[in-house]
Amino acid sequence: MVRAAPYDREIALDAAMSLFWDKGYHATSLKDLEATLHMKPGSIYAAFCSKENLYLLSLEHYFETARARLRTQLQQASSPLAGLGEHLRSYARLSQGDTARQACMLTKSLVDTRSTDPVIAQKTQEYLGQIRSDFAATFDRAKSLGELPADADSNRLARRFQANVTALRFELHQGTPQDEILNLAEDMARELEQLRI
Amino acid sequence: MVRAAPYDREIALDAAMSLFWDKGYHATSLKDLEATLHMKPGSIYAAFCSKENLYLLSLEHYFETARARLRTQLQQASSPLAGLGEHLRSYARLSQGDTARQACMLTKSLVDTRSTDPVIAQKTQEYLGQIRSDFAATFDRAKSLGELPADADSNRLARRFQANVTALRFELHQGTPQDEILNLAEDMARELEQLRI
DNA sequence: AAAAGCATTGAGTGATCGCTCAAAAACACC
DNA sequence: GGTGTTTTTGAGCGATCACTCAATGCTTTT
Repeated sequence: MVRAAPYDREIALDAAMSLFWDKGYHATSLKDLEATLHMKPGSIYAAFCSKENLYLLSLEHYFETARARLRTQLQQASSPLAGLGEHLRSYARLSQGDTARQACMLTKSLVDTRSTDPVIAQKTQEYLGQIRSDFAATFDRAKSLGELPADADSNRLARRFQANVTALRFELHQGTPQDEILNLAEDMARELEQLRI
Repeated sequence: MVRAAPYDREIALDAAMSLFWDKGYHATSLKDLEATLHMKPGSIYAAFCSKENLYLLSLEHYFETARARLRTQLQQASSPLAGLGEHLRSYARLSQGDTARQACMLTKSLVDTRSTDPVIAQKTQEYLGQIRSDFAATFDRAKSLGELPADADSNRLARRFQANVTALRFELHQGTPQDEILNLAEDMARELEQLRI
């Protein structure tokens, strides 16, 4: 083909994301990527420049997908707080299959690269911050709709909420039994709903 | 010396723990360990058999230390719930120095090795479970002292509490500003204290 | 069908990985 | 000081790391 179909690139990026998400940056080798992407080293470097760059692209792909999913969930909910509660419970309903890919990739990424790869670490923090500001905006909407007291601190609530999501997804990653996950999500969601006026 | 002083071994193990905690299992090389432990490869292998084994020993050392610290904290508190609250707040007071070593090493370890090193992953989960059962025992004591309702679910509370600790320490790892950390710890501690009869 | 223009190939690069072992050094006992 | 035992040493092992590039397709244009 004279020009790589963007379609193929998206497929490859999605596969790379899955692999990196599963194994982490350091534990993923070029050999692994060759096998997963069905590409020879030369092609990989022609398309993505370096392992680090491919990781950054995978991370961006993850972020865009995750944020889109979140926004859809929030839009379809009957209210801002209901949407956030549903977001929590939706994690608890995940199949217990590929546990290693059920923790947030951003969380895993930061843990993996915090003291070895500043470029990746910084981008990761940026994405985490953007998601948190989506949460904060949702709490703001809840306030303006009268679902929360007018003096509620949206940023503080967003930080707390994100912490809960992180922890819940870490439990999924750990392989905690489903009934305990459901309890945990329920505790978190109830805490959230008790903020309601 | 005819027999290595156990003292030296403890020093080395502590240094290895710090390094692994900071960089993670995969990103730490033998070269790094040689420099940190001030030992040549031969000596390292004579003393610790393999990188994996050294990591397992470091992890055990971390676990023992962390559990001892926790138990002391709980014993010195005026009540079980007060002890758990103090435990949360003590993390928030940590200096914001070496952020990469402020997430729980067990958390980082599981993320790092979940899908690449089953032996390490399993040990890690075992340690996390033991700490959780310490939490559960503390909630049990709170019940028998009348600090909690008799029908409170200690295991469920322990799971929830551990999730909070994990999330709080991940925020520290992220480098979240101290005032936001203090707010987060306060939210968690207050939630805990609202369980009181 | 020939030529031109790209994308793909995979053997091979030097560097680094975890790890070994024969030799040297440091000790204890006499 | 000599002898035997134990520990430390570090050059170097094969394997694998991330990565390169001359050669080889394949497609389009002429």
